[in-house]
Amino acid sequence: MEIPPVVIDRLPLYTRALSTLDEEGRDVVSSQELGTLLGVTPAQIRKDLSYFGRFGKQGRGYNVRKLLDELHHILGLDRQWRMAVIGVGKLGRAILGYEGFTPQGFRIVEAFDADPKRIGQLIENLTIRDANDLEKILLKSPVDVGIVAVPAVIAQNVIDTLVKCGVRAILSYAPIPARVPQGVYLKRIEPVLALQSMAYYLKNSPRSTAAASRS
Amino acid sequence: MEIPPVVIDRLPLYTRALSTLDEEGRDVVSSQELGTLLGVTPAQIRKDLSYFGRFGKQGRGYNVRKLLDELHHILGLDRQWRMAVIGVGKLGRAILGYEGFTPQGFRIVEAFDADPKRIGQLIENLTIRDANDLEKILLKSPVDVGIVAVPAVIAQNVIDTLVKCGVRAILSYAPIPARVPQGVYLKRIEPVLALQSMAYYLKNSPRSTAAASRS
DNA sequence: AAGGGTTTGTGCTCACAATTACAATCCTTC
DNA sequence: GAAGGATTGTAATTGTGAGCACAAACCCTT
Ligand SMILES: NC(=O)c1ccc[n+]([C@@H]2O[C@H](COP(=O)([O-])OP(=O)(O)OC[C@H]3O[C@@H](n4cnc5c(N)ncnc54)[C@H](O)[C@@H]3O)[C@@H](O)[C@H]2O)c1
Ligand SMILES: NC(=O)c1ccc[n+]([C@@H]2O[C@H](COP(=O)([O-])OP(=O)(O)OC[C@H]3O[C@@H](n4cnc5c(N)ncnc54)[C@H](O)[C@@H]3O)[C@@H](O)[C@H]2O)c1
Repeated sequence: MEIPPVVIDRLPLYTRALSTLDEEGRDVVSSQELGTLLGVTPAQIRKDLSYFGRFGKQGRGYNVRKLLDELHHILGLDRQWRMAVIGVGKLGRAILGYEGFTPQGFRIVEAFDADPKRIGQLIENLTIRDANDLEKILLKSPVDVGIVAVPAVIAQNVIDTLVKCGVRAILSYAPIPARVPQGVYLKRIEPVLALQSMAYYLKNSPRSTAAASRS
Repeated sequence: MEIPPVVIDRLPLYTRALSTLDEEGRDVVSSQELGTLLGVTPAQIRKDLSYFGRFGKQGRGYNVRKLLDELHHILGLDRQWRMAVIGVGKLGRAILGYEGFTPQGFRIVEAFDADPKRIGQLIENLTIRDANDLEKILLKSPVDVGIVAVPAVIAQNVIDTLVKCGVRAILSYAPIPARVPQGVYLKRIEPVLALQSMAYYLKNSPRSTAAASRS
């Protein structure tokens, strides 16, 4: 059975809310409550989960811990994923210093830059490697994910190199419509595009008037 | 007529490709070429544009400069948008130093933090203001967009304050399902969710086997 | 000025995702 | 242990967006 990508995109949301509930000591949650928590309809949640099995109990809801474990297993979050950051500029350093990846099982194990002044520096317990050695190093020490934080003009080059090294998932911050071959997964982080689409709504909805809000 | 949000989300992509073509000196482009450039079907592009008018010429294609101007006007990119950054930590500093906003008409005019050591510092030609003065300052110097780069636990608070100050567009980097009232537009940047959904595909597609790639 | 080669704009169809609605199931209480 | 209240899982329906296909329009060449 083929699961719609939109469904897969929502599952991490569910895991996050469930983690919070779990930390608060909650045992059981209904699709209703989870829905209001996330701004999603209860039916949507139930439908999404039903692609993978029957995890709830009628009349009660879902066991928080059990559902969380199931989702972790489904998404592959029950293991460690190795990541490399390419481009240790302003943004790259913020990424290296971000504490939000490790608790989710995503660990940055290599960092690369092309600037001689930066190569060899120790940042967040990582020695910055020469970008020219990318292939050599990744063949010895393979990673699952590549995080691209280099200038736009060379981003496609870097991505091509990563693909050549067998990296099958790429998170790109570069503002380009990067292309990857079949079987390689690419997600882009595009703050400028987000701003530009919001500008449309700002322009077209009069100040302090009701209008739909989207995230 | 109500235009589908997905369409609005694609328009900035088109403007970006058109800008590149314009800089290369191209006069005319077909939906076919634009499509391959962006990984979108030609029909999709034509359909999207047809919501707003008839900008092309049969047998020729679109005048790059003219279409770019039209899209800029449609999206509200033919003017300046004032932005404030809340939270000048690792990520906030990368945002303040990013050169990709200004050329698109998005200018950061205020920056706030709550850390006494940081308040008063001059970063990228901006004096960091006290987050306690947020309301006071934004009432005197209103902004169109708020960029939220504070820790998750206080992000909803900050967002509520921004809304109270009349900010109607918010770009949030905080990993929470923030809620805003009707008429306020919120976009979230969520690298961790992106990684988590890619993990599903990594886990479920065997190494070096064809599979659909999505961005 | 006519014809051939392109490419747009759009009605139509199809596919798929969201929502609705309800029978089935479970817990709790008396 | 029966009844009542709650909530799931899913079949059926609705809604919507993407792709197809073609007539209309345009350019260029001869
Ligand atoms: N800073 C932000 O908030 C932000 C926001 C959105 C997008 N981005 C994008 O992220 C990317 C990086 O932005 P930044 O602000 O950090 O820029 P930056 O100039 O500070 O950093 C770029 C880094 O890449 C390095 N580099 C250059 N060529 C390289 C190569 N071949 N291999 C490895 N490293 C190389 C440079 O030495 C530099 O350290 C850009 O594409 C930018 O558009 C940044
Ligand atoms: N660094 C990254 O690459 C990254 C990636 C994704 C998401 N995020 C998110 O972005 C946010 C910031 O991340 P960071 O890495 O920069 O963390 P950080 O701790 O370096 O920065 C947070 C900053 O917010 C300031 N702050 C605290 N309370 C404040 C308040 N009430 N008003 C204004 N400022 C306040 C702090 O003083 C600090 O300077 C977090 O929510 C994080 O989850 C960061």
